[in-house]
Amino acid sequence: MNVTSVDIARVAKVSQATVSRVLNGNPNVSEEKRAAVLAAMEATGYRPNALAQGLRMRKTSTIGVVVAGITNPFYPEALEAVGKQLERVDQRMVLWDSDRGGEDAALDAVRQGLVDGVIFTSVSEGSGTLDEALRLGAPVVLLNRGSADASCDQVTSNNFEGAAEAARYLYQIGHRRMGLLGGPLVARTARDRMDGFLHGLRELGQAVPDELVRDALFTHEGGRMCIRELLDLPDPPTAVFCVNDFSAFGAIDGAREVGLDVPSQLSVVGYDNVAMAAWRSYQLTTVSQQLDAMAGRAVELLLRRMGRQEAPIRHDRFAGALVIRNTTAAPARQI
Amino acid sequence: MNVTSVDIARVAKVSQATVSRVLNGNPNVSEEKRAAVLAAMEATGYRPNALAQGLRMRKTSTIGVVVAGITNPFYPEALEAVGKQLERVDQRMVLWDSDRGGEDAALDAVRQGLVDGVIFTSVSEGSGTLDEALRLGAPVVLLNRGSADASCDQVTSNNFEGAAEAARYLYQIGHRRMGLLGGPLVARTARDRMDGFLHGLRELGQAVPDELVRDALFTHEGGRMCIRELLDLPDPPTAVFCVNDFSAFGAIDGAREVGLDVPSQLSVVGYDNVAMAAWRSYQLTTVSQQLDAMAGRAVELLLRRMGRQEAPIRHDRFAGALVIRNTTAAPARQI
DNA sequence: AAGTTCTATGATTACGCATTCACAAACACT
DNA sequence: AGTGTTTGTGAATGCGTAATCATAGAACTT
Repeated sequence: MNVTSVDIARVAKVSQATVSRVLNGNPNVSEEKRAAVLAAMEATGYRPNALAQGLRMRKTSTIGVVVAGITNPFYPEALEAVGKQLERVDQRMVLWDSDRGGEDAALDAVRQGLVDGVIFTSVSEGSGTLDEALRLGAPVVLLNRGSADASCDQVTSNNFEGAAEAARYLYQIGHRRMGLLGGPLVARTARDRMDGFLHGLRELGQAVPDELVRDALFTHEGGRMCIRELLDLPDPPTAVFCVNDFSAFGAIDGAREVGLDVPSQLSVVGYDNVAMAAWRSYQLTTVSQQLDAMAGRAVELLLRRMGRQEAPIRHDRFAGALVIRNTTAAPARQI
Repeated sequence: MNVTSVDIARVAKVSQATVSRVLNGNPNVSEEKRAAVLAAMEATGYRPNALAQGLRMRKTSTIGVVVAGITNPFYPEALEAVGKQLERVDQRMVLWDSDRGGEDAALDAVRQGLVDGVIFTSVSEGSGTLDEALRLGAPVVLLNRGSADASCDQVTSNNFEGAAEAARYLYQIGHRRMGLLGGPLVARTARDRMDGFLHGLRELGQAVPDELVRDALFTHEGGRMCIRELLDLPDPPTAVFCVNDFSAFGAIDGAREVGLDVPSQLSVVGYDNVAMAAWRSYQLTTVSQQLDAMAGRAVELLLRRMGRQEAPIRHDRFAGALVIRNTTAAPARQI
């Protein structure tokens, strides 16, 4: 049914080898033959079979990307950034969601020769499967979320410093009782941002009481529930730092549900600076990530790794920047 | 480097054929040999090469999905729904964004044998490439956005009726001057929803003046800009229907920017019922799509089409339902 | 003119797997 | 004992391509 290079060879009256040659731009083909082959291709609408090509060449020109919960608005933006970069270098993208076991599936795919490499945007620390894949020489780079124990290329934000800056800002505008909506501790981003925030405060002689620290699970619903709990406390915080924008939106919505005004009665800071953060209904103060630059670096490192396994491991950190909008203000009542 | 079925055969002291047999559950293999083969696989961490397998079997167990602008929050939800269904039937997903020329790329991929079929969530009517692919027998189904001229399976919402219901509702609560934030006319969803809304009003003896109809491009920014224009008119509308939630959020934000309260001074209705629509800061009245059911039907149809090309073409429409939240209210001033 | 490189080309092979074919052994029934 | 049938197995083949090998003739040497 489908037309193959042998068919082309037949109608162009050349050998299949010659068809392959013009396909790959080999200069040692006479003009007549080349023209005949091209004509035959044109006439039949021939497209080389990517599977056969991949089998022969041991490369597929597609790379896998795994995200964690695509409905988190950060990931579509990350995907767009990565997709743009991959397109530039002529690579396809296959997508997995680790919320549904995509982590293993992606690693499996490289072992099956389906993808040439994988970009993880959301590894969990301590999941053995990644280590195993790395031992087998799978080209992997970690984007956004790093891992201390994984020996592979990583490109992340300087989450610690970004969160510390958020802490300093909240302190500076007058907050003294602040909450912290964290994320799953297996997520390095969550840990670093929590640590950074706490560290920033500590340097100012401040601390976050245990009862004001929650795990908001990186989700809107998580942020919403956690802020409700915090606000029910006898001595609620005047500000919260959320380890990502998605949960920050939830925190804002949760506060609004109980009639609180943001920022006059509660300040909220997020992390990521997704597009939504700029929308009028939120105008979220947050820490921006250099997503495009990071994505670019990630595919660059991945390509390098695909070329030569033995390149030294790199971990590139990109600075974040606090962008101040309208979810932060001086607290109504000083404590 | 990578371990192949021949290697397994060697260490298990059987022929490669037998390895293949246990791999495919052929019953005609003695227990001892089967055990030996399985042991060898276990020991070496063998994974069959998916490319070779696909080449031989003429199927890849991966299907392509193309979306239009992944930062539109509808698509992550669609992707999640489709992804869940694909996982159920053990298919991988490769993603294209038609905002960056993914339409052609996806069609190319089926001709290259890379994917067994394609789900389009966002065809543009009148783009010849789809027709061409269909003539070549590519298994394709259209999800969400249909096309009148494409002869392939489609599963869509009953957009016309859903929008008409929105029209009736706005009329019923008292609106008499309503705006319409449409989308690109090449998008069938936009056309049907616009037509449905206008039709619903017409049946009630109402019309939408031309100056109150805009193309909001399906985006937040589009909705925002368009509502600003409408509100600058000498006689602004008391309500707007937006052909999708994303632009409805923009409309709400645009109204709020100029100090208007939603819904008391402007009612807004969207379409899709994305998760965000339920968030406190929007609480958008909108028309819900049965996304999970639709995704399920879409992959079902695609699988059927992959099996037998000559099955009759189906177009399944799922009913939408108006879900009333808090962006709609009676107009402040009757006209 | 004889020998030497070059160039264009076709024949062959390898990639890793599933499948078909051929064959032998084991079993069942005359 | 002889014939037919089932069962397990290995050898061989094909999927579509790229690379290697082989070869003929042309274009150079000296």
